[in-house]
Amino acid sequence: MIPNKHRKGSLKALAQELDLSITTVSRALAGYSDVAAATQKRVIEAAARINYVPNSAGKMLVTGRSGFIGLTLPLMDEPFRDPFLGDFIAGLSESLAERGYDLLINTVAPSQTEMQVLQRTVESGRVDGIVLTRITETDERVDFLRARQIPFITHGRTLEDQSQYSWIDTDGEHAFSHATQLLLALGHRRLALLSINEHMMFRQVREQGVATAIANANVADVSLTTKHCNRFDSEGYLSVIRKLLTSKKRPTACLALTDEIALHVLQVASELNLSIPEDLSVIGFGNIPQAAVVPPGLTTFDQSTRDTASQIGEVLLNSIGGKTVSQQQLIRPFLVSRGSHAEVPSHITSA
Amino acid sequence: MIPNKHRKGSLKALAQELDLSITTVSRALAGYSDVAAATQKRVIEAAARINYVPNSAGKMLVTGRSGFIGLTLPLMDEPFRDPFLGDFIAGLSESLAERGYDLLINTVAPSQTEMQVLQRTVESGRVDGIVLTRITETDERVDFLRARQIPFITHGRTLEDQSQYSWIDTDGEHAFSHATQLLLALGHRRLALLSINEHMMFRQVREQGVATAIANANVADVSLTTKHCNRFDSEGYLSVIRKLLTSKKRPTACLALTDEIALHVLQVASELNLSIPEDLSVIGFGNIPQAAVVPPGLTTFDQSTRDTASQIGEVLLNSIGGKTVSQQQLIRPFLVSRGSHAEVPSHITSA
DNA sequence: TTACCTATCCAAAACGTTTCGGATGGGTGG
DNA sequence: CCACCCATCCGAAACGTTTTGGATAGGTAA
Repeated sequence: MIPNKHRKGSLKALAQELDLSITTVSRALAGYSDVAAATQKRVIEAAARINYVPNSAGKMLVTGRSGFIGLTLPLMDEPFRDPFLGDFIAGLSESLAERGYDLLINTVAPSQTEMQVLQRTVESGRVDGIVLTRITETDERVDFLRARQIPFITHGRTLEDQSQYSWIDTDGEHAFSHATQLLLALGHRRLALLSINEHMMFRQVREQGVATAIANANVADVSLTTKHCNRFDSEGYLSVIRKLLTSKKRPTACLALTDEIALHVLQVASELNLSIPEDLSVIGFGNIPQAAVVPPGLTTFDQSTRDTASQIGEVLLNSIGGKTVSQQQLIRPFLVSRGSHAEVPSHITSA
Repeated sequence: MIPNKHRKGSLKALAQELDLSITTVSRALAGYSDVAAATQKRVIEAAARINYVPNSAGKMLVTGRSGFIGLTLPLMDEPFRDPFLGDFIAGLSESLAERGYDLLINTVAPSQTEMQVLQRTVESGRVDGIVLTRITETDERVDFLRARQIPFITHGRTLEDQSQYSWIDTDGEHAFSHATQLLLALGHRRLALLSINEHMMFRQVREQGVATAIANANVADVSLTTKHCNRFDSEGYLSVIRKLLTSKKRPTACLALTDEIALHVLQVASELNLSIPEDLSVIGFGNIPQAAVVPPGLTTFDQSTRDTASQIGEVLLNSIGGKTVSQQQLIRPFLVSRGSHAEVPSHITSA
């Protein structure tokens, strides 16, 4: 037994024990054809016995690949929960695992900006690709990554250059168009749309869906009231909704940009003794867990976050694996029809 | 201008441009005292101009530290959502970011076991520490990490050796003891406990809390029915609960090991036209989002996952930073009192 | 002047891996 | 017997960083 002066489990130690060169051991494990079958067997068995795992840094340094995909968590100043974060990470991580990749998550610390974190992550070579979420209409992160030629994919999309990079997005336009058509078909003519005041693409797209549906509908006298509030300010929403629902010509149906907002509508309706869906129809978006249990059940759209994230991982990994064509995908959320929408009350239609 | 034959942004390139050695540049950036103040300034400025970021692999290789903390996601065969995963990751990642660490997440692929993934992660040197969740009563992962002397911390704890490693756990015993006392004080004497059939420590501990409270209470005639079901089988729970609530001597109060189970109770109660809390008190645990909106509001315990995860990160990082004393912490969840519990109905007490 | 000290800098080794470009030796065809 | 080929193996370079152990030059004390 030659005394082992090296880290247990290093290639060098393995080579020493087997009386082979590091090169041969490495190539044997990699399955190259220029090592004898018998030798390969010997090496593989020894590696298994020693529980050899190649050192990450060494491999990374020479190959230039880390086997990591980066995801920067949106910074949340407010104690705001993203109800889909867990699903997103689970789905993403799953699809990465199938191809031997791991997920590297970083949050931006209070002392730094998201761009700094992104740059550090990319420039340090610690990731082979990047997943971007919460895309704004013009997103500097997209420009940065495009310039650096780093493989990346976004969940959501920017306003422009949409064919220049890979993205996967939920078809919010279709969903809201669908919801609007549904409400119109049920006889609703006074609609309200509760939106957000950020420059997010998903807002743009969902509002567009409503507008398109109304424009294409063959009905007259449709009125649409749109309100924009701060997504993280519940009180703001509640007061706006109160005003809306106590106005003389209050809407008979509310479209909410997100389920969270829809819950606020239900809350105010309950305060005001308006019964859902008899007095007011409500449709949300997202299918958060609350939607299923809040009475009378919130009609909404399910965006199957986990599957989407899983696909995001796949597309990104494909783009790393050589073929660098950008790829876009619009995923259509499906309507989850519950109790919060119905025909417009008859006394309203006649009024 | 000397042509730069090296990767843009490498130390070598910087040294070349500044007409200094790699050593000096490295030491200047690291703030060593053996480099002239003027030189240091020059180096730092050049680094900022070039946007120099040290290569992760190079540093890792020589220092032996990666700056990563590993977290292996529980594998979920079933399409089961962990409602707290997002919060946990957000909190953990946040506290890591403050100290310059990133979070490395891996899922176990269908072809491998969790132990294999853990071993590969540890042995490859890609993490400086490990966070373990979903601890079972005797958890081989804990044994493995202890043997390897890898810094780690668990969310939850094993049955034994609790003083031998660091853990942070929710004080489920206290919570369930508290809940039981509360119900007893409200006059309830026929209690039911809906539990799970896995060998998780949190089950053990929470059941213990109920038992202790009953034993210490100065009341006679307390009866406790405990049911164990498969946590991922909703139908199983529903049928057990149906049977329970239609039995002649049905309980007047239900303790549910988790909020998900409590929701099932509420659902069955609604089916059977039992009104909550008049006919039946229900107390859950976890404070999942649904608890706030399901009528009449689920009384439960909030375990502030995000803060807990944040502390987990801190403790782990401290243990990496030299002082290796193990540290344990029990975090007491607080009661969120909503509408699902009340005094025992008078016609029952008299019966 | 000489010996020593200090401030400032640097060459080279080391970390563990992959890979390029041979080296070695036995067998084959002429 | 010679030239060549093939199968098998290996030395050494390279990746980018940190760190050890000096080297150099100028100043200071004797």
